[in-house]
Amino acid sequence: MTSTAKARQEPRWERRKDDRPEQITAAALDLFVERGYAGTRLEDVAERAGVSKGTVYLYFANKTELFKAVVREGIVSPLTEARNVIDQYRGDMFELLCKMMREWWLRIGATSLSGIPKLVISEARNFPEIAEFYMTEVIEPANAAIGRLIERGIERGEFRAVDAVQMATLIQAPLLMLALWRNSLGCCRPQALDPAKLIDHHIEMLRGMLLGSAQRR
Amino acid sequence: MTSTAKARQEPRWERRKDDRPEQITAAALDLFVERGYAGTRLEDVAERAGVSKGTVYLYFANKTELFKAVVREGIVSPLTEARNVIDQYRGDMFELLCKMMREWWLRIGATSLSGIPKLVISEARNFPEIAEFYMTEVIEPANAAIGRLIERGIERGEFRAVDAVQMATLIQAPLLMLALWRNSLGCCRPQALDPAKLIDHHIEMLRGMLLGSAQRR
Amino acid sequence: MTSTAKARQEPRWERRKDDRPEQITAAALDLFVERGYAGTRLEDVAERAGVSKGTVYLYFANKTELFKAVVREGIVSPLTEARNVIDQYRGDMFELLCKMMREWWLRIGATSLSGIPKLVISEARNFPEIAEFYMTEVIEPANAAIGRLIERGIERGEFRAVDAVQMATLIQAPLLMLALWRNSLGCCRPQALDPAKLIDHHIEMLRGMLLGSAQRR
Amino acid sequence: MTSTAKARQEPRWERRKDDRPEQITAAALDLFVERGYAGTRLEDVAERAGVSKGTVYLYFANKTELFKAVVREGIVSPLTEARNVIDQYRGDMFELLCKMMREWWLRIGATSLSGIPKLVISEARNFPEIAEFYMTEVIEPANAAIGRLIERGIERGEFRAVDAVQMATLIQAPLLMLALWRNSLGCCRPQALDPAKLIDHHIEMLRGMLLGSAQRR
DNA sequence: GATGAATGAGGCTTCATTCAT
DNA sequence: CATGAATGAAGCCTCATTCAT
Repeated sequence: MTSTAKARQEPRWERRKDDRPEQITAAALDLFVERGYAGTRLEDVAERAGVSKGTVYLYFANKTELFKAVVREGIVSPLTEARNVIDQYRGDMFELLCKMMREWWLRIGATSLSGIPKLVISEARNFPEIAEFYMTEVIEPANAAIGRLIERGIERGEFRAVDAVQMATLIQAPLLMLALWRNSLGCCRPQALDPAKLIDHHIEMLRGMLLGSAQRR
Repeated sequence: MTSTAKARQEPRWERRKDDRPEQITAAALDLFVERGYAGTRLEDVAERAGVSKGTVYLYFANKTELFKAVVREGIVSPLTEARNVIDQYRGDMFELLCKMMREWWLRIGATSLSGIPKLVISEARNFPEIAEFYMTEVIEPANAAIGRLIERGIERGEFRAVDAVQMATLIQAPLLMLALWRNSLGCCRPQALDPAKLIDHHIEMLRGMLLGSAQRR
Repeated sequence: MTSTAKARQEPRWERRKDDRPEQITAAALDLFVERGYAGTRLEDVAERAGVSKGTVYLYFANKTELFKAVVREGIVSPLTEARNVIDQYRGDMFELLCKMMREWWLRIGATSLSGIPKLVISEARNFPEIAEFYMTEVIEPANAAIGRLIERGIERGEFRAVDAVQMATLIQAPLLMLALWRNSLGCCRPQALDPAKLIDHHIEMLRGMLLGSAQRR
Repeated sequence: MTSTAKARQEPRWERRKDDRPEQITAAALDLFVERGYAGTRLEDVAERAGVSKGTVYLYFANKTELFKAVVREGIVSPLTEARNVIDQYRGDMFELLCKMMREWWLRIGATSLSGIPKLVISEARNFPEIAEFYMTEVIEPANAAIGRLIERGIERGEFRAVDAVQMATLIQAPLLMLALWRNSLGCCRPQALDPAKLIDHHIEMLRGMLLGSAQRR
């Protein structure tokens, strides 16, 4: 609680404004994922962030705004990064696809960020604004990026002429499943799903679909 | 809870007595799916069921028990039915798989029953009892049934020697995605996902994986 | 407090719906007058009305609506009654004026209803809706009624040709003062103002103004 | 914000130290009048005074003390000044009375000081200390001064033998009404009351009462 | 002196649950 | 059986007050 204050007495490089908002949204993400929106008490968020109840209101107008901030913040950076990678990549598209799916697991699926999809799915009806935002800022860009990846593969003669829209969705389905699993039923059977194995098999299936029989090893 | 038992003592058919519990769970399912557990007021459930607030407590000890009843009831009948079909089926396994997936969409995915997975995912953490129940009574039986279907396909030389466990999961992922979509983000872009088309493509992909290149049409 | 419950066990004449709303607004009037709007806790209102905190919300959407109801209710009956008296009266107008001022003291000024003007004055800025309502429903009708009284007096040759608008205001000023006094500073010097005496002198002054020197006794 | 400081560097008589307390009480008077005691946030007072929230506590122990200071300060100077005028005046008393009432309107009634009576009336019950102070320091001295004015008029044969106590009250009532009007309902019907006209009529009425029929022009 | 970030007590409001009728 | 008025625990939010800088 007061440890942050002490840490700052020292010197020189100054920890700046303490990044209070980030501390709070980080704490809130954990609790929202764990207990849902309604089940999360702002007092608990504050406690986990190491601040008092009132401090939360210094940075977020109310619970709803905190919730929106959590979703936005958890999404912005990973998303833009991934789009850049796809658009700048030149080379074997299937390899890129595999790499990105495995990377996704390491950087999102296996982290607390995997809780965001659950959060959005759970609360979309109660927060149309969040749903709209997530559609526009996450789902549609992600679909578009994966769609471009596939079409690029088709253009360069690497992929068969599949329906890019449907494939983009099918590519994401098992990943979404893993993310949801980790943050819901996975709690009571942690070993029942093996993410690495599942992604491997998913890749094999995609290979068959995208590359055709000729290229199957 | 025990009142249902009594109501059935008498004659064969006779549905009598208004089926109050079913009316209530039906209303509750809609609202729980729409607003989440915490966001659903018992008063609204009562109103939608056409009864008074007090009546809900005549049949369900409290909100938690009502929630459990909703999940259990929404699951029981479709589940047992499906297992029977699979176990008794003799013939082309891929055909059965396709038929069941399409059937699933018609009988579950496109109905309000599709809200149950969302419900369970959203509230699993808050209701470990529900999570455990759903794992034991739904997920594991479903996985096992699909696993058997696959293994039967392998045994009869129809399918390639795939990992039945991973495949069972991969088969379900897009279906789960459709169910969740309908009950969350789908509200703000109803046309963005075409269930029939997606299932068609999913089937094509599975065909490639399970039957091998030789049998692709 | 619990006596209401006990009182109902008995018999016969049945207290009906218990008039909960009236009990609550009566309690609220006392407390709003005593402590102001913000200083009044709904819990105290509930306690004084002999109900629980939640019950208040059964009848009033929120504190603001309760406040409005208090003002409206405290005003409605006395107002309409007085207007009828004035409009139907035939005879000596000065006598009517005196009678009404003395009556006002007995029926309003000396009762808890005298708290309403203070309330409205204190909170007019925070509740423009109340201010508007009070202007339209109380101040303007009262001014109009008194204005008619004066003009009737002039027409029948009883009063001198005074400005009815200004006179209406001047007639009310000392009465308002008495009402405010009772509900503010009067608390710390209860005897400093003698209402009956003040009204008597006010009447003498009005007599001089309205009737002219000829009729002064 | 800092411009005030700069503007004062120059001149002769030096207003010293910024007069922070006065700036703060001036800001507080406006807000207390507008929103009432409870409705006024110290943060807003600070902002309007051009200082930080913490600075208010440098000069006033707490909100209550600030409130008391506002009332005291708004009252002290005008009051003592008026008493001196009355006590030193020699000449036509009715003329003095008229002049003072008209002066009162210009220097108090038409300024933000007119908010103080409303403030005191609104909060007297919550601040007995203020009520007591106001009674002792304002009401009683004012009544006494006006009482002396009247008695002096009687002694010099100018006024009829009226009851000085009642008359002092009656003289003030319309003025109080004007002050309250400006700070409450006047907000929603600014033109409904004409202060100058009302005071003129009030003076005519007082003339009749005090001077008797013989001297009416 | 001055600041403004941080605190936490306190009040409004909701809603699951009870119970007299 | 059924009702719905009543309850009160619990959570969101405000804002007077403090204090490290």
